Amino acid sequence: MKILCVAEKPSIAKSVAHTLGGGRVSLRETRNKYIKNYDFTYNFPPPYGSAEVTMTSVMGHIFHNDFTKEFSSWDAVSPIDLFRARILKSVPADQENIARNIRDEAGRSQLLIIWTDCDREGEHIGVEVLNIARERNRNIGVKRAMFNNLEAAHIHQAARSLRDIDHRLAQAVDARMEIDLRLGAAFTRFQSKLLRPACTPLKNSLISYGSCQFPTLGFVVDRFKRVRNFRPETFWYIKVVVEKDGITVNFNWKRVHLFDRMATTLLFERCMESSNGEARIVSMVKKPTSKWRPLPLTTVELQRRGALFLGFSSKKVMDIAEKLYTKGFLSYPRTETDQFDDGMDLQALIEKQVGDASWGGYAQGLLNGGFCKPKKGKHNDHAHPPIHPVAHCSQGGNIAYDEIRVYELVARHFLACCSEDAKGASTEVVLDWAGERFGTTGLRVVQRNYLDVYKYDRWTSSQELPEFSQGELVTLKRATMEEGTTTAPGYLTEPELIQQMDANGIGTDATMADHIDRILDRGYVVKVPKGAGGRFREPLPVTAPAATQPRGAAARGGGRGGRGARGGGRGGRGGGGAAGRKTNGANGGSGDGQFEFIPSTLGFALAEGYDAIGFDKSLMKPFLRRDLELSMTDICEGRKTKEEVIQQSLSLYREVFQRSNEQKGILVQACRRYVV
DNA sequence: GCAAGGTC
Repeated sequence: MKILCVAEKPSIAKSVAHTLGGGRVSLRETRNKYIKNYDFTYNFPPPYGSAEVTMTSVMGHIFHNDFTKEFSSWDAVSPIDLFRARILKSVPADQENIARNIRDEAGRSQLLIIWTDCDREGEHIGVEVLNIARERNRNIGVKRAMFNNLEAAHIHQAARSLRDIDHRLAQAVDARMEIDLRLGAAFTRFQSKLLRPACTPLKNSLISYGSCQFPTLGFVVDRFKRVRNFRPETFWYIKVVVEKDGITVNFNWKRVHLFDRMATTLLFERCMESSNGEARIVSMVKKPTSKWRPLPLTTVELQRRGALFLGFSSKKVMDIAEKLYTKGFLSYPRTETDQFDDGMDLQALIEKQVGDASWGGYAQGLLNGGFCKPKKGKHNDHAHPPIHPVAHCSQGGNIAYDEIRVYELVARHFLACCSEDAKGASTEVVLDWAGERFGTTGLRVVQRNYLDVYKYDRWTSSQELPEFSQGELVTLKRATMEEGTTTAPGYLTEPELIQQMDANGIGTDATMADHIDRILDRGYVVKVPKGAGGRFREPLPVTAPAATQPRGAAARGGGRGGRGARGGGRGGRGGGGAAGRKTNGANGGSGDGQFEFIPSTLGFALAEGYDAIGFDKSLMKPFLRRDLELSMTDICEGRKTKEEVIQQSLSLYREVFQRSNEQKGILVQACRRYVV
C-alpha cells in the first residue's frame, strides 16, 4: 500500500514525518525549494496496515480565483456585471510546481491523507489538494487526520483515527471567496472610476473596497468623530483628607462627582455645618487579592501586547514572529488558541529557558516547584497551540535586536503563564461624614510571583494606610469642594484597533495586521505619534506622509484646545469622564513610541459619503463581515447550502451597489468637500 | 489594476 500525506505548510510536513517515521525518514527535494518529500513506512490501523508513506506539503491555498478575461477590463465592463461574471479557479504560475508534485505523488498512491490545519481554511486547502490529486489519479481514496499540536502521542493518535473530509467546511470557504471577490472588485472599480475624475489628488489612486478594510477604516473614523464631537463637561466633587499616625490619607467621594454645582454645594455645606470637623470610620476591610497572570498567548494578543509594550506596529510584530518561527525559535505564530492542551510537556519547554542570562533563573525556579498550570482561555481553533518559545534564543549571532525583543516578550509571557498569580493584601476603608460616604484603598504586594518575570505588568504597593478601627471618630485635616472637567477619549491606537477588529470578526489572526497596513497604504488613514493627534481637528490630507506630519496640518484647527486634559484632578479612581476607554491597566511605559490613527480626508469622505447614502447596513460597518461569518457557520452545520448563502448575500449587496450608484453624487460631493 | 485567505 502506498499513501500520500499532505500538510498545509512545509514545517508541519517535516515534524509529522519525523514523528511517524521515527529515525528512518528519507528526504527528496522537489522543484519548489521550500517543499520536501519525506519517505518512510508506517503501520496504519486496518484496513490499511503497513504502508509506504510519502509526506509532503503545499503552501496555503493552491488555486486562485479570478474573473474570466472578458471581465478584466475596467472600461468595457460595468462593475455591476461583476456580480454575475464567471469566476475561474486556476493555479498561478508560482504554485505550479507544488501542484505538479501533488499530482506526481498521487499517481503512485492509493490513499491520500490530508494533514492541513483543522480549521475551515485548512479543510478547503485539503479539498484543493484532493482535486489536484484526482487530476492524475481519479480513484485515489481520501482521509483526514485531525490534529492540533505536534506532540508525538497526539500525532500518532491522529494517524490511528482518520476521518472523512468535511466538504461543508470547504464549501463555506468557497462562499466567502466568491462573495469577497465580487463585492471587492465591483465596489473598487465603481469607487475608483467615480472619484478619480472628481478630485485631482485622487487622479492616480486605487480606491479599493474590501469587506475587511472598510470596517477597519470605519473604526478609525468612528473614534475620530467621537473625539471631535466631544465637549468637555465640568463636574464638582468633595475631597476629604485625614491624617493619622503621621500618614496623610485622601478619601474619594463615593458619588465620584456630580455635574450639578448647586447640588454639590448643598451637600458640601450640609456636611460642614453638621459635622464639627469630625467623621466616622464605617469599616476597614482587609482581604487577600491577586493580580492574574496572563492567558496563553494568541496572535491577537501578541500583536496587541507587542504594540503596547514594545511600540511595534502589529505588522512588524507579525513579521518578526514569522521569522522567529521559521528559524525554529517560536511555535507557529498564527493561532486563536489560548489554552494549552493537557498533554503538552510544558516543563520541557521551560527547561529550554533555564540557560537564559536574564530569565533563566526564574525558569529554574519554576522547575524547582514554582510551576503552576496555565489558566485556560475560552478559545481553541483546534489547529495550533498558543504561541510559545520552542528553543532558546539569545542575543548576538544573526538575530536582530528587534527580534530579540519579540522573542523576549513571548518567552516571558510563556513563563508568566506557567507561574502563580501575584498575591497581595488590599485594605478598603469607608468613611462617613455627616451622611456622605468616602472611601480609600491600600494595596500591599505580598508575593510578586509571575510579576518577577513579566516585567511589562505593573502592580505596586500603594502607600500603607494607617490602622483604623471600625466606629472610630477621626478629625478631618481638610475638606474641600473641587472642580474638574471630563476629558476626551484618545484617537484610536493600534492595540485598540486590533481589539475592535477581533471583537467584530474583521479578518483573522493572520490577516489583521495586513488590513491595517492596507488602509494606510491606500491613504485612508494616517498614523501619527501618540499625542500629536490632539493637534488634528480635521482629517489629514491624502498626500500627508505617514507618521510625523507636524505643524502645518495643525494650524487650521488649532483654536479649540483639543486635548482637554486639564481638569484631570478628578479625585481618584472610579468611572467617570473618558468615554469607554480601555487598556491602560499596566501600560508599562516601556513602549518606545505609540501611535494613533487619524482618518485621511479620503477615508473620512468615504465614510461620510456612504453614511449619507444611508443604508441600514453601511459598507463602513462590520455587519457584512459578521453576517458572512454567521452564514459560513450555517453552511458548516448544514443549515444552508453554499449556493443559498451566495445568492442571498449577493442579492442584498447588489441592491446596496445599485443604491450607491444611484446616489453617487453624494460620494462625489463628500470627496470634493474634504479631499480638496 | 480589484478581495480575503492561506503561506515564505
